[in-house]
Amino acid sequence: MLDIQTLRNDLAGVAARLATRGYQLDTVKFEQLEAERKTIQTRTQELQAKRNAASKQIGQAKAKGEDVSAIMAEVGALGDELKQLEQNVGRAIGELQNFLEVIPNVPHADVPVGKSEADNVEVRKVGTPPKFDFEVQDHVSIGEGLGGLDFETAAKITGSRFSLLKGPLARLHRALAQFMLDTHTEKHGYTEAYVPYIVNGTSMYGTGQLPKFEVDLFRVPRPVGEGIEEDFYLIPTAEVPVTNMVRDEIVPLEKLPMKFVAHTPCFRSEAGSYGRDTRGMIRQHQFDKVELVQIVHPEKSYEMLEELLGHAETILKQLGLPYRVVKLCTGDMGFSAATTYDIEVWLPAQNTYREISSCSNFEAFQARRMQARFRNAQGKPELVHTLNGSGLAVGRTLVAVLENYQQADGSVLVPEVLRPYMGGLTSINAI
RNA sequence: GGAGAGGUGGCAGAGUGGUCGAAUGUACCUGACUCGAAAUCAGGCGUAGGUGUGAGCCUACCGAGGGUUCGAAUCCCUCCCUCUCCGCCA
Repeated sequence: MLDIQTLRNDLAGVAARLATRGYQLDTVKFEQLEAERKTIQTRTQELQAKRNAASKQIGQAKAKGEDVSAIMAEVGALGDELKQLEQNVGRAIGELQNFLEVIPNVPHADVPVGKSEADNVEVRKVGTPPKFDFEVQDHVSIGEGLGGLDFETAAKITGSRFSLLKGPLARLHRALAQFMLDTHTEKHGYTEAYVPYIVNGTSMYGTGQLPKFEVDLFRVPRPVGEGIEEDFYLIPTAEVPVTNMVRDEIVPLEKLPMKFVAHTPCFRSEAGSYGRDTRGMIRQHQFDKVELVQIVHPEKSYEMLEELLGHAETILKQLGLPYRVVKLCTGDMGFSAATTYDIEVWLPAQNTYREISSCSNFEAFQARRMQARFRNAQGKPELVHTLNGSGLAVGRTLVAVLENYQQADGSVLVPEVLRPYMGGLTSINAI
C-alpha cells in the first residue's frame, strides 16, 4: 500500500509515476473520497468532544449529588446523530482504504519505462548456451525417456498441470533443493525457515496477494463460527509466510538485516493462462521453490537487492547453467514491487531464456500493509523494507538441468555440485 | 473432541461503569549529584488521525467485532488467540 501522505502531498506526481506502469490513478475519486472523509470525520469528532465533555460533567455533578437531568437530556439528543456520523466515518475510511489497497507500488526512478516484457532491459548474460551435435529433446521427452517423469499418472491422481517424478529424477529434484538451501545458509548467511504452507487472509493481504489477486490462489474454506468464514489459502510462494513473520512487529535496529531462506511447495491456480506452457513442468499448479527473503533498513534495500540477486545467480553458476539477468520495465512488474530483476535460464529445446527467478525490492509497500517496523536510531518506529527472490524455482531448475545436460543416448549428466547429493551418481540413465 | 485459566503501553503488572490513555515496576532518554561510573533524586517517554505558524488542543485505540449506557478497559453477546489438564494422534 502507498503512503496516504504522499498521495495527499503529491497526487499528480504519484499518478504520473503509476501511469508508467499502465495504472490510471483516479485522482478525482481520491480527492473526493479524501474530502468526504475529512468533512465527516471533523464533524464527528466535534460531536464526540461535546459528548465527552458533557458526560464528564454528569459524572462530576453526580458526585456532588446535583441534579443532572437537564444535561442528560441535552447529551442524549446527540446520540442518534452521533451514531449515524460514526457509521459514516467508518464507511468513508473503509472506502478510502478499499481505494488505496488496490493501487500498485510506485516504480523506482531507475526502472526502465515500458509496456511489456518486450521492453525489459537485459543487464548481463552469463555462460554460453551448449552446442549439441544431435537433435535436442525437451525435458518432457528426456524425462519420459528416462522413465522418471509421468504426467499421465499425475493427471489421473489429480488433473492437469501436476507432475509426478520417480527414481533418480525425484532424487535430483530433492538434490537441487538441498543444494540451494545449503548454499544459501552456509555461504550467504541466510537462516533456514520451515513455515506453514497454508496461511490466513491477513497474511495474503500483507504481501499484496489479497484483495486483488484472489483468483490466482487456491482457497481453503474454513467456517470459524456462526455464519463467519475466515478462509485459509495455500501459499503461492514462501514469500507470504516468511515475510509475514515480521507482521505487526517492531524489531530492534540491530536485528536488521534479517535474512531467511525457505524451501516450500507453491500452489497457483494459474487462472487465465490455460493456453500457455501446457506441455511439461514449466507452469504447474504445484511446484517447489527455494525462496530468499530479507527484512532490511530502508537505506540499505537497493544495495541488498543487488546482493540477493547475486545469491540467486550463484546457484546457476554453480550448476553451470547459462542465464541472463533482466531488469523488468515498469509495465511488466508485479503489483507490489518497486524494482524487479528476473533471472532467465537457457532452455535449449525452446532455444530461449525462460524465467527461473524473480528478485524484487518492495520498499515499504508490504511493510506498510503488514505494519512491519523497526526502531530507528531516534527510537521511533519506522517501516522496514522487504525484499525477496527465488533462489531458485526447483521445478524449472530441474527442467534446465535435464535439457542442458542431455546426452545423445538420452541420458543426463549430473552437474558436479549435485553429485554429493545424488550418492555420487554422475549420470542418470533410463530406469 | 472435553474441562479450566487468561489476553491491558517495549516488557512485567494493577485497574468498585464516571478527571483512566490507563497506577506501579522495569527498560529507555534528559538533567542533578560525581573526577568518572554505579546508586540515588527530578523530569520525560505509546500508536494513528484531525486542527493550528507554534506551545498546544481535539478524536480514536486496553485481542477482534457487535450491543447496553449520557458515559465502557470495566457489564452483555459472538469470534479469534495463548496457556494448563484429559482424550485422540504422526
